[in-house]
Amino acid sequence: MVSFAGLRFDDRTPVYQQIAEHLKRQILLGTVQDGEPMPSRRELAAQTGINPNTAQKAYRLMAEEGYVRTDGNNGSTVCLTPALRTAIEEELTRGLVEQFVRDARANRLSYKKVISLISELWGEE
Amino acid sequence: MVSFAGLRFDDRTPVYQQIAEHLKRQILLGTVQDGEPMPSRRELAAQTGINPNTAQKAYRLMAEEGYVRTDGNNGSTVCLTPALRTAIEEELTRGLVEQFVRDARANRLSYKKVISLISELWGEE
Amino acid sequence: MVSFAGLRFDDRTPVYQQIAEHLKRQILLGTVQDGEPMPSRRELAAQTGINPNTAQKAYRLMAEEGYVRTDGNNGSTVCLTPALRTAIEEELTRGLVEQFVRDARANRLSYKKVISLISELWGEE
Amino acid sequence: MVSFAGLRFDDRTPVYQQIAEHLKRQILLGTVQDGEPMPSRRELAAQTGINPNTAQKAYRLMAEEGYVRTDGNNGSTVCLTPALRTAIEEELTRGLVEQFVRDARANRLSYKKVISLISELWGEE
DNA sequence: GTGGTCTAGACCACC
DNA sequence: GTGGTCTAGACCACC
Repeated sequence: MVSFAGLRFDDRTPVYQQIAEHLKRQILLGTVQDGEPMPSRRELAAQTGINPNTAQKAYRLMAEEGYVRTDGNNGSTVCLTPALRTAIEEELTRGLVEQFVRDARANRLSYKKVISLISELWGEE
Repeated sequence: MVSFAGLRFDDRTPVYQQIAEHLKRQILLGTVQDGEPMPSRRELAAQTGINPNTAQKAYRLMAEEGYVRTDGNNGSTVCLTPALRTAIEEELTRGLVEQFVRDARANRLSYKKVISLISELWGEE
Repeated sequence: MVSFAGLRFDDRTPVYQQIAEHLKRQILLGTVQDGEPMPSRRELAAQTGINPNTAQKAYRLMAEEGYVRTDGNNGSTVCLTPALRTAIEEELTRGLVEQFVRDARANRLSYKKVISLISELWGEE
Repeated sequence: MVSFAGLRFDDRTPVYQQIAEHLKRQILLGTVQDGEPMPSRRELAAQTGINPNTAQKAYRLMAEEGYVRTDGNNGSTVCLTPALRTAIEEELTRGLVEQFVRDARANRLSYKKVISLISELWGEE
């Protein structure tokens, strides 16, 4: 059973998006596997303290994006294909990097220094 | 006159550090020049809604780091040398990049993809 | 015993007509056979929640149309001949098709597409 | 300005779907053109008596289906391409015909009679 | 004003 | 219990 217990929200992004992002991160980390059952809307709402309607919106988004499937009245499960995993990885990477590049440029950091620092700080691959 | 009006704080970092960081960002962006007058402690507190004691602490930090000098009873001014500018730039860059590398590794992003995406997104230098 | 229990009414057509139509549909489906006893007026009213007067009106209509016969004090029975069955089928078919053609034309559907889609969707005869 | 005033809902289909369907019908009838402004969420809610949240849901659906585009804070407009028109026509036709075929089969109508009746009733193309 | 998000709570069908 | 729909009403940023 996928758990969202203890998930903290920031108020810059819609909560339903943050839920989807949290699940996507768990997927990439391997914490969540294909076929794993999702909590019910009510359960998710209880775990996170959000309104069941917001939970419903999150499920709708996740279903639209394809990695959660709702099975009639039998609850929802995570539903992954290799292509989906790759797409999620691409998206997450791009999101993080876009934000970083935006911040870096806004602060007029030098491209060269940034790249050299990343290499220095990254550690062993 | 340097202004901190409208500055928003996040709650992950002490407020007095955020004030110093804001000033450092302004310095790097060229918005703030050497010799420019700083607001008084009271003025800073009024502009940002923080406690005068916190303002005092921020001034102490900025003075210790060398880019703000208090002139007896004549208020404080920004005080910059090329070496200080470089140091500030180094620090800011390192801070941003460290955070980014931490996030990227926590999400198991691939180093190669990250570098190639940064190059793609950075745009013209 | 013919049953009307659970029958749901829409509010576009008089209820007594809907009762007759329901019986006719049951006849065509073979659920209701010649000679089968009908519920009493009161029984029909109780099964469907309608007013006994409306039940009476439905019986009058069904008797006029010929497929229900009232037997003195012995209640009513369904009363069918091959010709009646055909007439009922004609009427039901015509009703359904008329409504469909009206809708189709109101929405400017193309005759050709409609026919081809019906053939496609009808399945094995 | 597209209007939904006076639109009546049946309770078999979600209201937000009925709104989208109404718009699609208007598009096929030529009553609604590409680029035409849509009412605001609040306006739609007022015209039809539905809750602004349901109006929002309808807009989201229509945007997802591609024939309504929301333009920042400047309201929404109908947005049509020939391909979209065709898709809408296909969908509406198929929906109506599917329902009809389902009813016809449920009532054991004869395919031959149905086709001949449609031809008879359709009138001039 | 505009679109968008969220909570609170009711109600529905299906099991 | 499950998913899904809807109303009522607040609040947000952007203009």
